[in-house]
Amino acid sequence: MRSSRVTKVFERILEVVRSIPRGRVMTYGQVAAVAGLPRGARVVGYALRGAKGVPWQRVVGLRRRGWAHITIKDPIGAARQRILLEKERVTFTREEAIDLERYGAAPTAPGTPRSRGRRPR
DNA sequence: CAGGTGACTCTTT
DNA sequence: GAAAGAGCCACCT
Repeated sequence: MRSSRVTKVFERILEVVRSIPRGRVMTYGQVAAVAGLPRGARVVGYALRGAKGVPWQRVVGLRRRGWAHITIKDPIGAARQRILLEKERVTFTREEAIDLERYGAAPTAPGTPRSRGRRPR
């Protein structure tokens, strides 16, 4: 039945999202990597689209290394995410960015060098 | 089975 | 530095 059917991959993604502590955030790419889909950032977004019962607001888009921001297309949903995050004491910069060094919940230490999204072949 | 979609992210103009 | 292009990948129709 539509999205009621939660597949294995979906389940893993949602589980990772649930593991994000209050007041912390993770990027779509990080959630995907932890869930076993290193290049599945988009899939995370897809999964969260109809996700319920998970702190979806703690998943944000990566802007530059160390900085994230809300990437929800729907402006209403984006506004709601921001409000929810601010309730958890997550602050935004003037440019609507979130400091991952401060609020990131990623397992890897900030500033860890790694290959960029486009796999070097 | 094939083509379409997107709450992503990186490279190239 | 903004905009467009291009990979990516599970799910949907």
